[in-house]
Amino acid sequence: MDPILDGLNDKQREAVVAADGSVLVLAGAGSGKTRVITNRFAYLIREKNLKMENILAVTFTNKAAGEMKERIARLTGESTSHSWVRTFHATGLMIIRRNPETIGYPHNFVIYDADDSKDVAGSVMQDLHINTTVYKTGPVMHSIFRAKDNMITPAEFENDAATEIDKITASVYREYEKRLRENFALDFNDLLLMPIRIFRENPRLLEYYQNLWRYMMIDEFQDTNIAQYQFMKLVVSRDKHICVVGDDDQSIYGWRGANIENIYKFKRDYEPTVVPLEQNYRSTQLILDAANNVVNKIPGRMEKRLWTARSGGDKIGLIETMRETDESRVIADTIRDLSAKVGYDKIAVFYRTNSQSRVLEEAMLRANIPYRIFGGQKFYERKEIKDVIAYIRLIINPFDRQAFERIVNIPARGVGNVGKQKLISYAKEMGISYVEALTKAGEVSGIQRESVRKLDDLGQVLFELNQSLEQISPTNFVKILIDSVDYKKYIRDFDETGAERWENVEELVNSVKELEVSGEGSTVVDFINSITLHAEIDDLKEENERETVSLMTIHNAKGLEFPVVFISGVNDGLIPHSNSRHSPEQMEEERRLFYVAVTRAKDKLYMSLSGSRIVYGEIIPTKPSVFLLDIPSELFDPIQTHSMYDTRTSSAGKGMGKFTNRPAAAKPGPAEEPAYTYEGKIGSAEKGESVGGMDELKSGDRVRHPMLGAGTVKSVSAKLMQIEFDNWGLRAMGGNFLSSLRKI
DNA sequence: CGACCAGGAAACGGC
DNA sequence: TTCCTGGTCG
Repeated sequence: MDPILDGLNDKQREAVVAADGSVLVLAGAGSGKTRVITNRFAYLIREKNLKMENILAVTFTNKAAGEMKERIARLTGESTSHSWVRTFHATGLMIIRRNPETIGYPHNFVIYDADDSKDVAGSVMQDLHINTTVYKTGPVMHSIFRAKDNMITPAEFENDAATEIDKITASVYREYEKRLRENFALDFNDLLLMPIRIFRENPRLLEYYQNLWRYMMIDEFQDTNIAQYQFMKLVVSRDKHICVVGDDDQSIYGWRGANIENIYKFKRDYEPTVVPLEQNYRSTQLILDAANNVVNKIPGRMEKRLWTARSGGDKIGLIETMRETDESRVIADTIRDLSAKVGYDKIAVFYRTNSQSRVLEEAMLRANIPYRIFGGQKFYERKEIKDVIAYIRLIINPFDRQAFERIVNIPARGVGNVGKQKLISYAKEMGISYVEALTKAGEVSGIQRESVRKLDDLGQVLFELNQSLEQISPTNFVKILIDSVDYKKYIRDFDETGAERWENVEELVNSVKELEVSGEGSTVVDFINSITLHAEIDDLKEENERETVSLMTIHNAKGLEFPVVFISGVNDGLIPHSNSRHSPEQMEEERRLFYVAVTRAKDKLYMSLSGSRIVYGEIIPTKPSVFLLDIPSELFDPIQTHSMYDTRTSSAGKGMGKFTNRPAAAKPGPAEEPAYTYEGKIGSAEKGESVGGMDELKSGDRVRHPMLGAGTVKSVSAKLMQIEFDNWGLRAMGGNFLSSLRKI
């Protein structure tokens, strides 16, 4: 009896025992991939006599990593607390956290999520007087993210910039990077790029990790980007004991920088042993037939054909209605009928776009069906949570401009955009932190007397909290913070959702407590960084609730399975999405997305579509999805077809035969560009002077600052001191912040 | 100068 | 339907 090798099929076992050298596991949907990875991990430990920490196993989601750890612990009977089973991001964070000085960062740097990054870009664009009605922050940020995914530096981007928008993006990119460094912040891409830099610049560190991680495994390899490929290359360069697991048919994150080519490139570069896993343990043969027909149209894919021992199977139910509301209603009715035999938790409804969820949600409510929406707004993306996190960030790093801009007028302190910009200019010219600038608001012209008092109070509070950072527990710290700025009153009165928002803040405090107890968030910085990387934080608390139907986007459904699946909105313009229409690559990705949706179903699949959809309040006629044509009509069950042409009488017998679907001129939404005008914004430029006298320290002294590191005193005056920091250049500092300077 | 309101644009997917 | 921007009032 061997728990590691028994019960695997031949191919799975082959993948598990192929220990040395390069291996590519082509894991079809539902082929027992997770089992292969975890068993392989356990096998390596046993057969190669390795310790947990000798294998680096990276995935894309915390959920997947958690699942793997749990199964590995069960298989090996060992604790996984020292394992390197992590997401790419968490792995990168760990490397940076251990060596922040190699990139000139203090130990308590912070992580910015995509939203924060977008705020930075917006603020940068304002500084550069870029008209944001012409050049939207979103697309600019998107380009910057893609550039970073592909390891294109601002300089390279600038060189290649041919169009006006690219030139503008190049300037924003350059400034964006600078701003992140000034804020001691890292964006998600940096969590990969910085370790690569660290490894390249510090060969001994790289060697250390190469020795430590003697084997590497990467899950969902089709979702990796160029930076991640580089990271892999560096880490495994010596022994090339690398096993990648992926499925090019499930590559659906191209828009996020994933490079489907990586999987083909790996095959060329590493000449791996290729192990295809084609036996599916999830779905009926009928569902697989439908899936295969959808995906086998894609040229250049790695040929594989899923099969299962579960021959036959229920046909696909097809729901066609005239209106979106009817579509949702029929779905709800069908679910209610099903619920006599199948638990609600066995049923999932998928949609392409989040905006489709509303109508579905209403139908569920009306039909009294318990449901739960996965994804949607994440816990840490909520305003109230971001506010508190921004406060914490500003306390940790009083130079964090993004955090400052966010909270300086929350709660209202009579400072608007103009006052904000003035304070920022003032701080910059005086070379002081934003927190210190608060205490000097009186010296900034045009700020109301009442505001000056409030800002000064805030500055004092933030300074004191900064001082107590190391002295009190994270939980108490956050409690005191919330209390000191009167956040409870502010958020309670925010609007009618105030009470709920306050509950979220309380929930935040609870999670600080939890992380504190578990040791994961032993410092406040650990805590906020961990929250930023943990998108699924709100999933945790609702786990053991009653049985509910699961509603989610198809992207969210990847990696999951349900006995009964509804794919809603199988319409042209939704899937494939209208934005993908003009790009063959994107159309292929849409096709794969549809494939992913189909392959989530174990026993029964439904597809639904509507003859019209409401877009911005207008009823727009829509055609069925072209993908429906690729599924043989005999796989559909005509009995369950609700005619879109007659909602009263059953259309039994018509089925797909009547399907008239011409994938030509469908044009659900207008695509014209609006006419734009350019308006530059006028910025204020004021001069600041910084001279005075200072007691203990004199020019030439070496000092250390908790955030800025070591530096040399350049000039000393009454209230200000100019210090040339080794990593951060010349800064003028004054007042309270000098007390955190240490002579060295 | 900031708060508030009205009108216009707007939403693909997310670690 | 919501979200953001620009204009006006206090």
